[in-house]
Amino acid sequence: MKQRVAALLRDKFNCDVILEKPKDRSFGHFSTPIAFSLSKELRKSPMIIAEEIANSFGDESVFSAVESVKGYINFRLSEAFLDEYATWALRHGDQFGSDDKKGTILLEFVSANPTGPLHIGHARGAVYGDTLLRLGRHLGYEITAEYYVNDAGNQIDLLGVSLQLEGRSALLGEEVEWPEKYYRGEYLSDLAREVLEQFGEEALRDESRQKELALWAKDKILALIVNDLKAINVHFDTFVGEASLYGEWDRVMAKMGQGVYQNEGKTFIHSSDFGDDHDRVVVREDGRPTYLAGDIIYHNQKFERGYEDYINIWGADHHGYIARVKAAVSFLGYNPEKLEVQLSQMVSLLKDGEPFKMSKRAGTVIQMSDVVEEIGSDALRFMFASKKCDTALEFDIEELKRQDSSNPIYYVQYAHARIQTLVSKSEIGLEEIMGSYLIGLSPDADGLLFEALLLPEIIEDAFESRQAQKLPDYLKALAAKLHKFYYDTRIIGNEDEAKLLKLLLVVALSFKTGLSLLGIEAKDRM
RNA sequence: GCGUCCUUAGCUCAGUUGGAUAGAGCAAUGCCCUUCUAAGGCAUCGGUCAGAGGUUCGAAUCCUCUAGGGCGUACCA
Repeated sequence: MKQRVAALLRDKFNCDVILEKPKDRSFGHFSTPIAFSLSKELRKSPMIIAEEIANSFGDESVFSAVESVKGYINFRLSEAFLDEYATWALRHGDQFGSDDKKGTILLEFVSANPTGPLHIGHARGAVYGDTLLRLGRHLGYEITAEYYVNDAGNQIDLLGVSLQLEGRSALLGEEVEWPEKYYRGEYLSDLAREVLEQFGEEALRDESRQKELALWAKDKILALIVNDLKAINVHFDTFVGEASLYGEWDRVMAKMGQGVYQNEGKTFIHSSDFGDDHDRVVVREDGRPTYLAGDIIYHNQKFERGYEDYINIWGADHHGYIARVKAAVSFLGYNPEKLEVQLSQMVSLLKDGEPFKMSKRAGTVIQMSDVVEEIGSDALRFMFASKKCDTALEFDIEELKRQDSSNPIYYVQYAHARIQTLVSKSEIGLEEIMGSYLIGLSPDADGLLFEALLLPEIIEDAFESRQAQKLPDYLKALAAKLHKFYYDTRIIGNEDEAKLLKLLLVVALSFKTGLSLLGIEAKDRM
């Protein structure tokens, strides 16, 4: 809708015109402050320019009025245009707000280590990534959702050790000496029990079998993670394991060329050329690769697969890592601009108003699945999706678990359910509703219709700016308008019943489409 | 120290590539169910947009400095 208006104005002025939604709807549907910027160049007052521009519009069918007010030019869309657009949207349903953008994108997110179930902090990245995925796909991009599995390195060794100690301590009743770092939790007890049943006591004692147990356990844990994600409607297309990549090592190192060098028996990468504080070790003196090594071959593999764009969603604690990986991408001969890293800032937790620190050792980790069980996937997703992801944010655990009207998802769901109830109660058939014309609407009804038809722009803006929170914000605003309209206007028995129902169906379509892009199903009754 | 993200109402957060009177939710106070779902609506209260300069027709938004906070600054992942 906005695109169409913008295109029309571009033809007229021969340049891009800034269009915005006036805060006060009595000013019209769209407005532009273009006269202000032209005033200098034309050496005339903005009011006069605006006046002249407004008067230059003839009888375009798109607008019913073009007026100048205090230097702004305000456009009012015609009823015929709005009705035509609304009818199109209702007839096409699923396609509303979709587009035919071209391009392939590899989107990597979550990628939590397979050493334990997801905790609540992981939920933010998962929700953010999945929302971007849904938005992008709706717009026509071909996107692969990928999970990078760190199934090599120290944490896997640690997993094996932790598993054996847990089994020996809890199941065999032995006194064991705990190392400084180890994993613990209910899932580990369950796994230890399974080890005992499947492999016997020896497997828990034999240190040479730690690696084998660790690899067995990480598959089990990954299955747990996949299950946790499934519960919040997050699904991945591909999983790439770090361990599987090392066969490529020599070839990738050769490809890095001058980007890497040897010093003191270690291999370094020239990451300082790309803004890193200093060069980083890639292979230690004893030949073991560092974490960065895995990421280098992984990103090489990503780029060899030939996507047009790459998006990584990382936790903010990885931000120092961006320069290193971009350096590697560049040394490998690819354009580092193609790699876009979105940081999702930390989620800090409060309990009873006090900072609450999760600790694996103290067993105070709050698992995502527990929260999902308490408040449900919809509330969790809506809450996390509502927050701009580049600010650190605080959640009170008790508040998160509360399920009442303070939770905005109910506000939106309720709005959708109210419409469905009206439609099912009305005697008027769907064909008659669809056949009615949206003319002569009250200002409130017009405002509601216009708001509902804005969804496509919101989707595009939310995706292209990577600001997923714009969609839930929009849905809340639309719900507020709907609730007010519902309260003020009696629909059933109204002389314009068919017309109003058509309008409400458009609103319902925006709710349904918007919610599904958030991975939430719209409810028909509550 | 350096890098980076941030600071908006009592709390949690929005604020559209710089635009018209800075907005929601929660909390607080008071109204509205014999009317299509009160999980709702209406009203009141609440702001030096951290502070100081600058850029310009115009700044919460852009630039500089200051103060405060998060994260990073590993041959951990």
